[in-house]
Amino acid sequence: MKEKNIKYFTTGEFAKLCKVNKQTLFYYDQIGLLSPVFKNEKGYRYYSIQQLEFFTVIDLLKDLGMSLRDIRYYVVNKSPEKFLSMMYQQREEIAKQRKEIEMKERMIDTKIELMQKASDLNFSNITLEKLPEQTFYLSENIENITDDTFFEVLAGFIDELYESYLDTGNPIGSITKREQILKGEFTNYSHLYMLQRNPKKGRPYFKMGEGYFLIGYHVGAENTSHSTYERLLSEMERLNVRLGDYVLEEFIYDNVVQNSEDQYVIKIMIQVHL
Amino acid sequence: MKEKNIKYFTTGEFAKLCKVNKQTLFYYDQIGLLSPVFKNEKGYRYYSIQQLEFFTVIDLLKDLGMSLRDIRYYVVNKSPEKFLSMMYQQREEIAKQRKEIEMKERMIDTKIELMQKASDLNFSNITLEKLPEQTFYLSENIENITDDTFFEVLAGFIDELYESYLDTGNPIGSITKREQILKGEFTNYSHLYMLQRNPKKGRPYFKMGEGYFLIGYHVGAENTSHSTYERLLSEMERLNVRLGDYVLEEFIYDNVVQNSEDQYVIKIMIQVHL
DNA sequence: CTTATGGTATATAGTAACTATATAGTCAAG
DNA sequence: CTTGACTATATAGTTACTATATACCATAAG
Repeated sequence: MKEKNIKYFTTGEFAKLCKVNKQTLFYYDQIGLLSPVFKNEKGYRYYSIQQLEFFTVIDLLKDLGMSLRDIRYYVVNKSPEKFLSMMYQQREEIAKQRKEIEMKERMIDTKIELMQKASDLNFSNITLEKLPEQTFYLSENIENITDDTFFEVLAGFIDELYESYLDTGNPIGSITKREQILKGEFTNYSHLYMLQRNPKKGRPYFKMGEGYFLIGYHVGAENTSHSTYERLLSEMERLNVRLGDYVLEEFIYDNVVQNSEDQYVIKIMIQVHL
Repeated sequence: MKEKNIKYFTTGEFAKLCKVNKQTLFYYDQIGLLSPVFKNEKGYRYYSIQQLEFFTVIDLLKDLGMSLRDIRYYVVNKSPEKFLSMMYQQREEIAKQRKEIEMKERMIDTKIELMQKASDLNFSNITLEKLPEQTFYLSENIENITDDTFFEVLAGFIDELYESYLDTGNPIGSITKREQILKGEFTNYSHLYMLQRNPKKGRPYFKMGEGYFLIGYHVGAENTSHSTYERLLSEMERLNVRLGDYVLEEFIYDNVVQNSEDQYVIKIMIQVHL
């Protein structure tokens, strides 16, 4: 069976070329996915260089999420036409995967940036800062909402973040309106949001115009934030500034980086007019 | 334990938000990777919205190739500093993955293009064509090589293709030099190559200058290509053209798309001077 | 010519990360 | 007070490897 001028590889060699464990090749032979071009009288397997290209295709399809069973289904029925139509399908799949990975890369960059900034903060300071215009991707209204509806809204919000690759890695924040703050209902949020640094065109975003914000940090569990709100409100009186339309809340340290609830840190940004 | 103003999710709801099977959450709870913020007296699990961000991070790390065991190791020892240093590591990992996926996307595009072109070909035609300059990534010399050395050369060639993201999805071709053709040793190849459409700067490529090639197709197993070479050589005589320096061989249909060896198609391109 | 070494083979068991199934308890609506 | 949709645990099954045990084979050195 072996022809002169054609080089063959043993299982070990072929495994190295494919960059997989030798056992994997035994397994692929066993399930009829990729068998050597021939076996000698001692049962030794011999693979050809063409089979390396074949392995590359199998590996590609596997990475794209096809099961070995489905790949084998192609393998036993293969033809140039079937290969072409499979490639058309996989082109869409891989474009999706590329977009996801690009989003994840942006997410990681954002998280690094956020963590670096956070480490420079003094959480007991209250500051008055002028913030530039910010673009938010917003959820539907969640004021006075029931638990069931909140779930629906959140599910829709998350779906959209995911489907449209809008997850920037920034924390999910919440907006409270002036009227709720005046009533002392600091956690009766009106919307969830996620900051969009480079907003895509043609989407309904919420733009928070540039302006002054009184910024403070609540250290401790979310349900104890009341005390920090009181502290911020009295600071507003001291500075003689008036409450604006919105208050923003974002987790700086949550259970992603802290195990104990009383080490959580929430950033509270109160829009004010001088 | 449940606080007013804070919404909690049941396992089913939380699973939907995370876009995973409910069983997966039971499993994560069991292995201590992600447990609900509390369980009620009936054993019902309740998750918070912060845990959704946490799940997103777990999922990200998992996609980047970390095992659940390693992720849990971080989870029990978490801190802002450890999170930051982990993100730094993962930034490199994800950049690598992005490059790989970009390469795979190019590979798929190439394969679609090749298959479309192939379906328009008449494999019994012999044509004389002027080809533009082509850039090849070349292996080391493989003339008169031993099997062992061939493996080494091929392994190095494949490694470089992979490491430098040079796999374009084109077939691995082989070059034969004029002198071997004159001796009738049509398969004593001098190099392996892969066509580079958009060659990266600063790499040692081989450029095949523009010029005329006599192009024919061998249908059948690789080791029967001799007959087609003879046919091409006599066509050269008929056309009164002289043999150039190189002959190129590429598989058009190999075992990726055909099960039977005698349906393989090899494209043979003989450089000629008019 | 034996032996060391490094390769090959099969058979079988173990692993990671789910995933499905069986059985039973809980809850809210009609 | 029953029905249907949920919750729970326990256990078994699945996919795609991966490791281990045992035996055979090939070449090279002493």
